[in-house]
Amino acid sequence: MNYKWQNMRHAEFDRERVLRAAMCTFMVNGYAKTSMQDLTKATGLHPGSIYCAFDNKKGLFIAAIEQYQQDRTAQFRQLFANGRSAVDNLTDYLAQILQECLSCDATQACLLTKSLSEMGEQDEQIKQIACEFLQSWHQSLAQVFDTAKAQQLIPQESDSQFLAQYLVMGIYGLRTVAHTQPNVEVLQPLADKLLADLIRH
Amino acid sequence: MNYKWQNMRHAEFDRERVLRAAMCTFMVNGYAKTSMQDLTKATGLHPGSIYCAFDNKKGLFIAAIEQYQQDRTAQFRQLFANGRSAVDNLTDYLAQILQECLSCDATQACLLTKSLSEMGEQDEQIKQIACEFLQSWHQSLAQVFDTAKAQQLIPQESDSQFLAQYLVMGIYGLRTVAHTQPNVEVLQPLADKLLADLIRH
DNA sequence: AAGATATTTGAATATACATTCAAGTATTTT
DNA sequence: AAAATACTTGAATGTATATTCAAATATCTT
Repeated sequence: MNYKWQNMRHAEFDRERVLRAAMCTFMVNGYAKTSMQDLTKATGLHPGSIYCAFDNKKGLFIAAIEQYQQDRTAQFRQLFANGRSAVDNLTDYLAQILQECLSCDATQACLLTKSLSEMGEQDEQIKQIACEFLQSWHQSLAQVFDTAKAQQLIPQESDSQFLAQYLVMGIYGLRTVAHTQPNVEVLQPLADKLLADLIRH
Repeated sequence: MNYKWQNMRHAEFDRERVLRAAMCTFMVNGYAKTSMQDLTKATGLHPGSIYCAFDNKKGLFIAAIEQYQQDRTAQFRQLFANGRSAVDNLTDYLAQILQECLSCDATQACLLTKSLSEMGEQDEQIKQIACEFLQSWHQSLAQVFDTAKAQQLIPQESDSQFLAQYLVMGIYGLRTVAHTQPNVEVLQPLADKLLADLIRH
């Protein structure tokens, strides 16, 4: 039987810091190309500690994905939880995503779609987790369009679910274009048209 | 010095068949998770033959990507090289992509974007090849919009480059949505709106 | 057909990797 | 402060992997 921490003494490391470090490493290298050595270096944890805290490499990966989702959700809530116009909020949201795309950081890509693309075909568990989180993002966006409807910014007969799905599609696409063309001149007009096509009357 | 074939005797294997087999394997597993054993099984070639013909795993991968690009280009030309309306052709093209998305086949994803996502950050050569091929696809689509303009199907002041880029973005997005929602009910309306937003006057 | 040249084969090699575990260190309990 | 308990450490383990290469086989040349 494996040795396991009993969590009686306080945690010796900052779980969120460790998970964000692992998250970045996975984002840069992908899952398969990230070695345990990369992870011990990035997190500062020794192999034994990682195995105690997260079972194995995949366990750490799943925990990192969950942290990613949590961080993203918090960021989303902060941007949308206010009394402003839903359309203004969407504009800011797209501008924020665009900034990320332009940063040319490896962390610009969405860890969920990246993981889905890399492992979705082989690992059902990862696929389900990623799909669930992406679905909940879609639902959050649908709520924003509901708000826009309530604020009479888009027609009452608009289908919030559909508009949200279209926006999700656009953001996926924008992020992929950013891989080949990380320029404002290319991405800004795309984002502008995307928003215009969403709120057109 | 490595032993190398001298290509004096005729090729003992069908290069295209081998490359397509490798292509599929890479599409299903990704580059890192595809082992040489997977490749020998898929191609029917022995390790030595692969190393003679393609230098190493990465050499085979690049050759497979090039074959993918060639196959896609041929398919594209076949669909668009006719006297029909550019908009009708685009409609058929999107319908064809949608069919691929619905097939739930691992090969539905674009090998170029998938490779860019997996390796672009670490391997400059792969990144350049993928970007170049995706760029040439973008140019081909821009030509289609030029044709549409000449056929007076879209306004004369339309920016073909931009419309093509927007379509590229949409197709990237559509393919990613298909990973989580491979249903006609979801994808068809998205594709329909994408086309409508492109040819709107 | 014999000799020369080229290709095919797959076991052997070396390396990189995920995981384990026993020894070492810290904290808590008595 | 001594004993007991819990965590930390990183070298050791076994496995998987990319690549090589010498022997075996096929084709070509004379």
